[in-house]
Amino acid sequence: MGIQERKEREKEHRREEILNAAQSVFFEKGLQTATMDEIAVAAELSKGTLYLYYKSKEDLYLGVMIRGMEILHNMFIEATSTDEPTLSKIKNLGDTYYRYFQEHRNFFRMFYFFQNPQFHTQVSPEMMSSCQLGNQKIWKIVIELIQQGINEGDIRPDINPAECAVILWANSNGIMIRMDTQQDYFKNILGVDLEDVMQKSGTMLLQSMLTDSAKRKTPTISYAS
Amino acid sequence: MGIQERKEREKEHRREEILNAAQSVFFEKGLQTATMDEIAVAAELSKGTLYLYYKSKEDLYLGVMIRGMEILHNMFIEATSTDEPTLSKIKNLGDTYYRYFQEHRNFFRMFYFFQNPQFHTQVSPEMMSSCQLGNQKIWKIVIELIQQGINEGDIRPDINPAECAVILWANSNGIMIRMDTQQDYFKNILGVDLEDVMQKSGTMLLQSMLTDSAKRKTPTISYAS
DNA sequence: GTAATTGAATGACTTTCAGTCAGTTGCTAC
DNA sequence: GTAGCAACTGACTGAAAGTCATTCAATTAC
Repeated sequence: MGIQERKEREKEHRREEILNAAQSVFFEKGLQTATMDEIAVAAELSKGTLYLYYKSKEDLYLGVMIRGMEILHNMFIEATSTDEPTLSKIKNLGDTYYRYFQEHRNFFRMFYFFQNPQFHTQVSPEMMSSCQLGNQKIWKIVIELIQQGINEGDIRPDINPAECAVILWANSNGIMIRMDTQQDYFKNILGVDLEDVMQKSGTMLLQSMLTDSAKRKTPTISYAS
Repeated sequence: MGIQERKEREKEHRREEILNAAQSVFFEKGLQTATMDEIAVAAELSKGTLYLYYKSKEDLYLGVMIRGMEILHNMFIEATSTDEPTLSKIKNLGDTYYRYFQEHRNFFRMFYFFQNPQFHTQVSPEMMSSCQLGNQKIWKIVIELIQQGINEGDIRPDINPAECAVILWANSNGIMIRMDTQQDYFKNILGVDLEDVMQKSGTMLLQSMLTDSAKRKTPTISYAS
């Protein structure tokens, strides 16, 4: 049925438009301060209609966050679709995540929400599993790339790629969180340039995961003896 | 004036009792779901009275969180008040933070809140600076201990102690966040024991910060070549 | 062409809850 | 005893999430 299909398309289109409105309101005001009435006005719809498309305000919030995940996913795909050596690609992923942090700060901040189980009270199971799926796709890229590094003999075979991914993520994410909220405090009071720190610690961690032969190929960088 | 002082004490006592009530309600329900009416019932006071002692629900929440910071601070003080060598003390700090995560999970989760700038809308400046002060005291312990390690020749002098502290924190905190929410996912789907990962990555990071003479003293541990 | 049916959209309404404030209570001072 | 003051109360207000009976337009049936 052509009409059926058209209606389906229109419905999908409406879902997207609601998400556009929600995105601009959430970015401007944050989850707490944004109201469904404001989003309804921005979407040029009544509030009731929003609830025909999304089960709750938090669902809508996660809907926007999933867009952010997709952007990161695409950036990761792109960063690893070159014909560089695997180790360079791994470094690219780190740089790409940092670029994401800089260029899509609002999305990066939304990831807090998903990490904090305290704020999942009103989330529908469907939206929840969408998020988990998006999350998984991103981990998969990193883990498979590390596995490739192991297969090619650049990364030590005694390393578990998933463990390695977690370590690299924990490090960069933790430092970026501090950058987001306390960059000036660290710079002025403690004399620490967090951007430097991230660079150094990332290199340091990566270095200690390399095989001896791979180490010989790469120049040693400060902090990573 | 004796009466003046007694009243001061009583006021302080009441503040503490309100905090007790708030703590039990927040631990049970979380920030979102807990209501001021519930806290008032738990404190055996009227809701209005709560607002004589704390400016907002979020202030009350941070008041409880500060208790959690004090507990961690005391544990850190204790962990570093031995006559062990400095390197052992640094390891103790790591172990202590992990023990805190296990034994005071509710407080650990509250720290999310403070890290996320999105939820600071209703916080009074006084409570905010209390939090920052508590935070600072904890950093101070770690940073000074690392400085001591440098002075004693065990940690490389080209390392900035604050940078080093950030790296160690970012790593352990990031992994603990995953442990809190996704431990089973990592164990079952990816075959990763996050407790292991934290142990290994902590050791790895620490190793790469040691001077050559200190490395000779310590046995090498897997992952940390 | 017109009536019946469907379902998308509406917005007034309900409920819940943070925060307020006019009024009460009871302690202290004189 | 009583004036004054500080602690306390809880009914009230306003805001905002979420609901639902009703409207309206598009589609289908005849």
